[in-house]
Amino acid sequence: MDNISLARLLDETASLLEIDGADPFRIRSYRRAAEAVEQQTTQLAPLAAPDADPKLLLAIPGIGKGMAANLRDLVATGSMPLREELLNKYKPTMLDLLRLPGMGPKSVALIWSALQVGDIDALETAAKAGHLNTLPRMGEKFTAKLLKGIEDYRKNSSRFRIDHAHEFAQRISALILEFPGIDQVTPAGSLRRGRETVGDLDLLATGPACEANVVAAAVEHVATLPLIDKLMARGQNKVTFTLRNNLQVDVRLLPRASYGAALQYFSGSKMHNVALRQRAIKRGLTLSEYALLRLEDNVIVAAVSEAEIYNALDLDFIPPELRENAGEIEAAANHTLPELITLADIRGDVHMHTSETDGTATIREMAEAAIRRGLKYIAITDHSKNLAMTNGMDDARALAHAKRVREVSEQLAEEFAAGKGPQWAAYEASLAAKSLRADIIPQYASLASAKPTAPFRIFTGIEVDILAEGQLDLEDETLEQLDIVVASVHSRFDQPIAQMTERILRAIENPYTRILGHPTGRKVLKRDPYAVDLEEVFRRASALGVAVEHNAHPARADLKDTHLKLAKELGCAISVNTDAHATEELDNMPFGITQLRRAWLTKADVLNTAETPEAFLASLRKRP
DNA sequence: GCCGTTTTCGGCCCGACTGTTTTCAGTCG
Repeated sequence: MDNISLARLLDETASLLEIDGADPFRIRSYRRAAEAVEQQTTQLAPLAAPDADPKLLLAIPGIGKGMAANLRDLVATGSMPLREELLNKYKPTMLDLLRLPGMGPKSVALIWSALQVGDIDALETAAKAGHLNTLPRMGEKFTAKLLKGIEDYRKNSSRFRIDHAHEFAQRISALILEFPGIDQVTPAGSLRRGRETVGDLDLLATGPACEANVVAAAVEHVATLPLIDKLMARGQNKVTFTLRNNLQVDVRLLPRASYGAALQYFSGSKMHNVALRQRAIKRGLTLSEYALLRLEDNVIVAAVSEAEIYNALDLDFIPPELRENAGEIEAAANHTLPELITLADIRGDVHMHTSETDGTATIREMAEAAIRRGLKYIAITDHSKNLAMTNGMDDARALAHAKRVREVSEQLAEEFAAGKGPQWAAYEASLAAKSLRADIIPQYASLASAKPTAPFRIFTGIEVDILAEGQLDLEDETLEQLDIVVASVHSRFDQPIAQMTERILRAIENPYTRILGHPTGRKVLKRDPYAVDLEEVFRRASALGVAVEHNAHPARADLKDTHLKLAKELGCAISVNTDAHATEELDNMPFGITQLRRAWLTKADVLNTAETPEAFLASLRKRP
């Protein structure tokens, strides 16, 4: 049983305990244990085997004697006594009911005991028949809201990918900012923490119009935004609505004086906040979304900025991406937080496509787009022949394409030496400060504004396909001619996925493989997205000096933060690339960086932070 | 059920909104 399954079973048990009306603190223990299990980088099943050292499980914060026994039962039998007992009493479908808006454990328990209703279909029938109205606190409005909730649940119960959520956040923010006196809107919640997907959008607005005595007008503005599909709730300084695509948006309007406390609070995670408040109490303080207060006299200790709140709790500032209660608070207390990688550390993007295969832009266009984003080198890695649907190249075409890549690279170098060309143009544009915006995201500004000191370089490359037997689909003599060989798992595998790991291992044994792309083949292996034994793959890649790629594109990223942590632990080099098929896709790099940050990675862990093309090349696996 | 710079028992985070409550319980984040 893998960690995700173990975590899910513990979390479900917590929900069943809630329905059962159990001790809330016991419930919290199960939730915390579930999170802790999910965050582990190595599989726990072997540690929960009968002959394993019991100390190993107990070393995990949140796992004590009782929970360790539960884990052993889960691994041995697939279930555990408490879970079985609860499932005898209740139905597993009752867990679905908890996901409906307005339905919590108490309501689920009540409806079950009064009406023996325990699944969504039966609940809908009961609601339509008006049976719920006989129960306390469940009147007309409750029923109507519930039926709408059931409809939405059936329509769309999934989360939103981070790049889509980001786009909506920007659009809504722009509309909110139109109101005079609102001068800042910041996304909080899981979007700010950089989770792969977000369940809903939290936006914090502040400015003079958000002061308590005048906020009503601003609330009115937000509550009547044109893109609102359904207004869910509206309070003194809070508006909740959904968009037509069912994305729920929470907007809070808060005075500048408490903005830091609010941002901290609404950024979460919940577990991080709970831990932070416990820490506050130990120091005679109390933390809420309004301020950090001294308990004895309610004097404000900190509220304006997050940094000052963390500071007042004797902690270094904790970047949002780390706020998962996974050891970051201890690290902040001991001043051992890593200096996380940033977008500005990235100097190259060594996996991208052109119109020679399935991209949309030319070599030169991709290079110029990279230059505008402040990069110093890229690699053109178009597809090889086995991917016929991408117009993949055979050996001859691959070599001819590489020749053109070298020509463009040399051309750029000549223009650079002559004081003209895109590098100088980008530099000039950056000096004109504001003009940098338009097609470039703000974070790139600092990159492009550095005076270029050396010519931009385009590496030759290929994204080769790993064949069924694990060999690559082009000749070694061809691969030898190319700087960057990315070996990727594509859709060629109709054979049993149990052999995936072996094939990948064989592919990276090829001495010309320098980067392993799509290491899990997640997109391909829909039946079993993480069937690949990543630990084994990382171990071998590390021994061979092959880098593992983290795809920055949110739809193509198959490594999760726990995988990236594992790769680092095993000494595996990591390269983060956009795999861009169009110039705009280079703007996906920030999403990749966010995932690296969530994995506690630093600049030193990532290959394409190398300052120069030469340094990057030297950091790759050596050729025979 | 976990945990310990108020240690092996007695604690365990905070506030707003909703519906239907005439003073608050349940839900949510």
